[in-house]
Amino acid sequence: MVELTRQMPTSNSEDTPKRATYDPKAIEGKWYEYWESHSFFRTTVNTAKKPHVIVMPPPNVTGRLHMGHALQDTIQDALTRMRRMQGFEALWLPGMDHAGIATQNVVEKALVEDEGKDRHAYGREAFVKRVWEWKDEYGDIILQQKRRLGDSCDWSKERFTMDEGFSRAVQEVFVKLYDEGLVYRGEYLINWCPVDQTALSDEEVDNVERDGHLWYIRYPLVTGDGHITIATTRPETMLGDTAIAVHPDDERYTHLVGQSVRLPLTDREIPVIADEYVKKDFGAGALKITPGHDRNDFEIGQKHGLPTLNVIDLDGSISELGFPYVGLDRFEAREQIVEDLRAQDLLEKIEPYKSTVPISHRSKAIIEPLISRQWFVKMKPLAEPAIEAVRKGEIKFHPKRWANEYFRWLENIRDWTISRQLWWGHRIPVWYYTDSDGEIDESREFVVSIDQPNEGMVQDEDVLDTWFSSWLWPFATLGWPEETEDVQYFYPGTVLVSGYDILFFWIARMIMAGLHFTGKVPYTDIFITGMIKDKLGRWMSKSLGNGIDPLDMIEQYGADAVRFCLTILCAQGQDIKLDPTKFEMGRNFANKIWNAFNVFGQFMEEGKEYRRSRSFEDLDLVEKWMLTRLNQTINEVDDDVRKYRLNDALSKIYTLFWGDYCDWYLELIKPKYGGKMEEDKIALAADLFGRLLQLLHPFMPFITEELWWKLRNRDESESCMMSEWPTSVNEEISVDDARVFSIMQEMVSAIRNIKSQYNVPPGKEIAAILNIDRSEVALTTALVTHDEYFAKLAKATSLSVESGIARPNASASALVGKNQVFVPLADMVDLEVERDRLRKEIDQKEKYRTGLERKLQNEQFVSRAPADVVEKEKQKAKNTADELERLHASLSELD
RNA sequence: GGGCGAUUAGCUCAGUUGGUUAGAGCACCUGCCUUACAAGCAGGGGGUCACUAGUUCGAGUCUAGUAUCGCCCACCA
Repeated sequence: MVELTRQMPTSNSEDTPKRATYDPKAIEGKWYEYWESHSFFRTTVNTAKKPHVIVMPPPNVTGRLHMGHALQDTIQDALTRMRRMQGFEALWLPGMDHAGIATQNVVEKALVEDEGKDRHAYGREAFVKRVWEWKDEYGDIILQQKRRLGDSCDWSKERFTMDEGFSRAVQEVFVKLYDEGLVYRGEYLINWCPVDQTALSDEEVDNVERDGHLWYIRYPLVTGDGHITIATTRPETMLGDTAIAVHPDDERYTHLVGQSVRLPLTDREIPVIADEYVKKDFGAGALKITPGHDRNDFEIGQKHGLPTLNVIDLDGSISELGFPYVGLDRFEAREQIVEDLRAQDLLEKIEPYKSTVPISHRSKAIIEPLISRQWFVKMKPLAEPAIEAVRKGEIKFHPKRWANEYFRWLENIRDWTISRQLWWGHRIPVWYYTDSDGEIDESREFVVSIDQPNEGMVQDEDVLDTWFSSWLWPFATLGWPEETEDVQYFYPGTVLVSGYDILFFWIARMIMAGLHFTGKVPYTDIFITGMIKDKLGRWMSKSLGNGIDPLDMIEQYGADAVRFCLTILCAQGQDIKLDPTKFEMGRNFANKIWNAFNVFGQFMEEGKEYRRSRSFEDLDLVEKWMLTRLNQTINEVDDDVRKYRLNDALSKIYTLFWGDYCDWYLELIKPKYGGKMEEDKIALAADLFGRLLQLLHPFMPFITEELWWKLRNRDESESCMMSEWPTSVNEEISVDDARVFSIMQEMVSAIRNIKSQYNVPPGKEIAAILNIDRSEVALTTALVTHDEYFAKLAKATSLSVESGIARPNASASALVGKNQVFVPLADMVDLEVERDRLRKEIDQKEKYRTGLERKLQNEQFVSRAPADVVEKEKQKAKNTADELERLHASLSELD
């Protein structure tokens, strides 16, 4: 029982040491409020500065923050914060998209649930008013959520695609395009969504493969002798057939071309025509032609002058032309028709068949192609300059490969159906005369105009595709078409950050609009992020329930941790398989930063100013090394960011902070137990820490701001986010000192390794003897004067620095370059262990040397490889040979 | 049918114009509650870079092909 109690120390929690953990919640809200209340996010036209402009992809007004937003916002914010610190007038312009169908559906659903009334019960005007009310009440939830992430956008410039000025811009664009002959109205086969009851553009339709059937149906010849069998995946559309087509060279059918068949289930007779489009070897070799409900059939119908029948109504039911199936849903009709055909022995067979089915991107309903009068934009003339701009390099994609997708789409572009049969959106600025009954008078020409041209004229009922407004986002948000100062100064923008999912919907169209309406590309760089997937690589979706809520993650790990993690994971457009536990890395790092401050922070006196007084030459070795590392890293970081390699930039800062600053620098400068820290050491530590905070700030704004204030007395109105980005101080780089220090690091590691292998407790004080190559003068001096490094880092409290000595008895040894480290261990040394250590190392080095020598003996290599490469390899071979010599000597000494 | 991407440590992924003995985080093993941090420290193990052929003095990296997975586009009913 006694033992049991000893194993349960958890009962007295007072004894457990106090945990110094960073609590993000305690500070994040405070700083966001501080930044915002000091207008730090605000931008103005300031010709003394260069602008850096990012327009935020406007989230849907009904939206909630998801991981994709979190990722893209983190990147946009990091770029914006960094450029701001670098002296740019950095505008990140926020806003929202009215998102036609999505919003209309959300609000209508809410109304049905709350009041049991759909939009028709309200009527158009009242319903739209309700949507506006809804927008005012709930519309900016997502923008509030973005504040939690730390987004430093200029909220004073927030725009909405349906605010007054923007709406005006949209309508002017419509009118302009109409005047240019690029907008037209016409009756064509379009994608109809029977659920949302609207036309859709081709981009809003997804083609998905489904298991279906191929029905073989006999169409009897009118002559009475025989029939032609056709194959179809959609029997219900046969009600709209206006011909049967065969291939002109198909000998089975040539004699039938020109004859007629009786369309089963109806009393109509339709001709047999010949067209090369028909594939002889597919299905039955004959094709039914339904110009009203199939794109290809429509074209064949046009070519052959066939009539077009709309047999499916807007709600997806069979129209009155489809007697006797009128009113049946298209899929019920399909079953019924198949049954009836079977009954009349006109159904030859059914084969299972995989076919692609068009699905509405939004409602997931099966699209019905049908003939309808809609408004279109002629795209070819807009696409050409857009292709050219990317080809000429006026716009660059990062990563480059997306340019190919872009070209492919633009080169095959088809006209854009822009009218939508919705209530929520920009009303089409077209007016019609009415007759005495108030009905539209089709005999009179419509008028395209923003304002009502004449008393009594009625406006087109339809609204415009949501993307017809968002394609103006980069300039209409700045006041275009007015020639505002903002437009002149902030347009064109700098970089667009977005996912590839809206490359066609939005990105390509913005480029077209920018070039056409402003004559300029809307931005010069496009950073395409990967998409966030779940840890199994699946899309996150409500139906799978596999979504990760960024707000939950912020709650759990802190905004900085979430941002850190997303940036690190965002490599060159690769999709990200996200597991929530990955945020631990960011949380741990934030905690590390938090605690690192205490190392010197605990010695700082309240209100006192710490200023570095020593020149670089007067600094201690580790300090010079640290400054060198810092300055080198700053250069690398700047370079990485220029190339939009933010993950590389951040991981370099991470290594610098944790691997260099904490693990080596702080460990060496911190005083011994109970000691004090010299003022000047504190000053330099704080100086370095401050610059590290600045480097980290764009990625982790909250914790860096909090600690920034602890470094010295700051004025109200100061801020880390507004501080000047650190630049590399080239005079404070010393490659020689850094080299000497890094050899010392290796020696420390070697001693630690020996202690670990001999199970010497890390805290146990030991002696170490260093056998230094005579050529290493600087190193020798440094070692003699810095033996305290070894005491601190490896508890090697007795250090002797020698040259040309042999391994002392009863000591373990290790090789560091040309130098040796000996650790006397008295009776603890196990010669067998030592031999093993040496043999292993010799083995490894021998292999390496063999490889090198083989290379150097290869004449081809020596003659063809660049001289500096050869020289390097020679040097390596020589060094390795030296090392091997020492290792062999050590081994023989053991015998 | 066309195009694109991925395949590197047990897991998730970096690896820029070909040129140190291929890296990180997590996980794993060993030892540490060393007064900044156990969300930590120190040490360690672990990889025929999917496969095949080629180009090259030299290939994780370039070329061609193969396999598996994923995405996008496309009018064979």
